[in-house]
Amino acid sequence: MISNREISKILYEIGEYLEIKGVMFKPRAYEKAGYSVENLEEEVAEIYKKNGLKAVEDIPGIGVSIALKVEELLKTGRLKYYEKLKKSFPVKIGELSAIEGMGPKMIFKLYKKLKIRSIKDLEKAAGAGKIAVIAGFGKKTEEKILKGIEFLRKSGGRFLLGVVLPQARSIENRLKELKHVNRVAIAGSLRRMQETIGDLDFLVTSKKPKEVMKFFVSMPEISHIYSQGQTKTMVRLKSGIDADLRVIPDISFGAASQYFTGDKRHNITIRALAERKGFKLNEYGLWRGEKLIAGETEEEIYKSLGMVTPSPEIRNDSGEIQVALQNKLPKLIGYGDVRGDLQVQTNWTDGENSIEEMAESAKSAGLEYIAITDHTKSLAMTGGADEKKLLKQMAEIDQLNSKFQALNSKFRILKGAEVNILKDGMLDIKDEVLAKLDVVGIAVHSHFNLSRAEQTKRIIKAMKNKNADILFHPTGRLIQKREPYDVDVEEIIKVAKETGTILEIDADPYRLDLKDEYIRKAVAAGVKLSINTDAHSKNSFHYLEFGIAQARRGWAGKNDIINTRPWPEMLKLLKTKQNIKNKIA
DNA sequence: GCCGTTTTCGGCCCGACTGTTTTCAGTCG
Repeated sequence: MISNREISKILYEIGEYLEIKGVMFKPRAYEKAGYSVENLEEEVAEIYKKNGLKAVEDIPGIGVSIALKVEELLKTGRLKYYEKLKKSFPVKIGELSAIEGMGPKMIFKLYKKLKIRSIKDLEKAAGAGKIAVIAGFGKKTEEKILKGIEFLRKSGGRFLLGVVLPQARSIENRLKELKHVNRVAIAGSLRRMQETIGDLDFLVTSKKPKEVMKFFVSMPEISHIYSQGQTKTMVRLKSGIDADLRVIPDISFGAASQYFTGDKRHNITIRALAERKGFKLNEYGLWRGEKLIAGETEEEIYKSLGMVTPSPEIRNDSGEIQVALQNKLPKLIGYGDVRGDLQVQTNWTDGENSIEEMAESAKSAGLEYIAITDHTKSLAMTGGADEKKLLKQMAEIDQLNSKFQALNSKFRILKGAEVNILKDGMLDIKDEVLAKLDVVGIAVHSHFNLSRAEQTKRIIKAMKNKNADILFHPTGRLIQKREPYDVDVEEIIKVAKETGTILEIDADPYRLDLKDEYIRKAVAAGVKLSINTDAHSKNSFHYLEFGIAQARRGWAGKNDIINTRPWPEMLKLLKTKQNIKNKIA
């Protein structure tokens, strides 16, 4: 079965081949279709299977012609049109265009002149000085290509949100302190709080752009200056990420924020909408002819276009514009709305700190409660707890809670565990002990390579355990390190609804699991979620911000997240408690 | 090749900067 990712990759590549051939407009059509498929919630294969060709045509950006091509791909796993293009121009186009500064035109020229087909060819030619001598190229272009290849190898081109955000805020703060600077904002994928960040975008309003630029390029973390102008400067930081700075007038601050926050698809759609309404929208404002209609705030721009302002996290042209035009945007969970953390590891297993240290740290992070969820026995490498150890830990938690009460603190430690799901879907702790816990998390930590059907069946079996409250990190992925295990998340969501199992949004910056698209599905299905840090150290409670961002990108509201409630209310939403209540009633 | 709160035909986002030019093409966001 061919996946959305594979289909979108082929559509993107077709767009690039057509671009090289100088075909008008079609490249953008294919790019748009590729993007649309890439960001689709449902597998195109499923859509086609269920509702046929017409349903594929209903996907935005896909019309009769591309739908037929997708059908061919689904049926045969191949696409003659694509193969013909590849044959006519036998170059690894996806690979080459991933290099910073390499576009279709350069790829074309390099193939014509030097028969360059791959990064390997390109590196060899650049290293031998063969590129600098081609007309239209030069020494600098050659150097830039070599650097681009090096960067691509080193980083895969993107950085984790959790790694980048502190760096960006540090720069933001220094810009704010500058004398000639009035306003500062972070824009781009960072403002959208994407899982991974390609580069940093800073916006500054100032009457003395030259001074600001001078400061920016002389910051200690700068390793390279790509370009430096009056309004735009681009640099590389020593950490490896690129950063752009734009200086704009105050009157354009909102317009620039809107323009540079994106994403690209959102902006294209918004600008087309503006044009239809007789405006022109650029980074300096919303214009009718020569007249500035709006520009100082994003809100007045969106308002002039007849819509409410979508939160940056959901600006990706996935329906937010239509909903905003109808003033029906959901109220997203706020960054201060989470009251407790339901996945916390301690030095009872693989965490660094004691239960008390974790509790104290959570308290000073503003939380009202945490659940201690150490690993269980079949995860031997962590010293996972057996029934006896769990009971002992529960006793210690009781003591600590008494201590908090004696000190007049309302902070509460809940008893929990991260219980292993065995290969056959059984849990590795006896039910009578699980029943004594406040919060039972269940998780897959082994047998990642089961077939989709087996993996799904196994997890569902575990979810059906009446003591299993929350499915931790439901897909097991580690961003840029490990693919998710093959599991039918749609089915998991369905079963979560049926069984009252909570799905976790693991806020660890490497996990961010569930993904936004599944969060949106779960929310739509009425499944409850919890945002947890998965903290293994007392310094990790700030992960909550990443988890909340993830929830916002999945259109989740405060009510969709159980741990936005005080702990007594939160517990009532857990399956275990519901069962007990049902039994009593 | 796609799409429609002006359109089923005629459009398709827009501006900054670099490098290699001698007035501009290419790339990026």
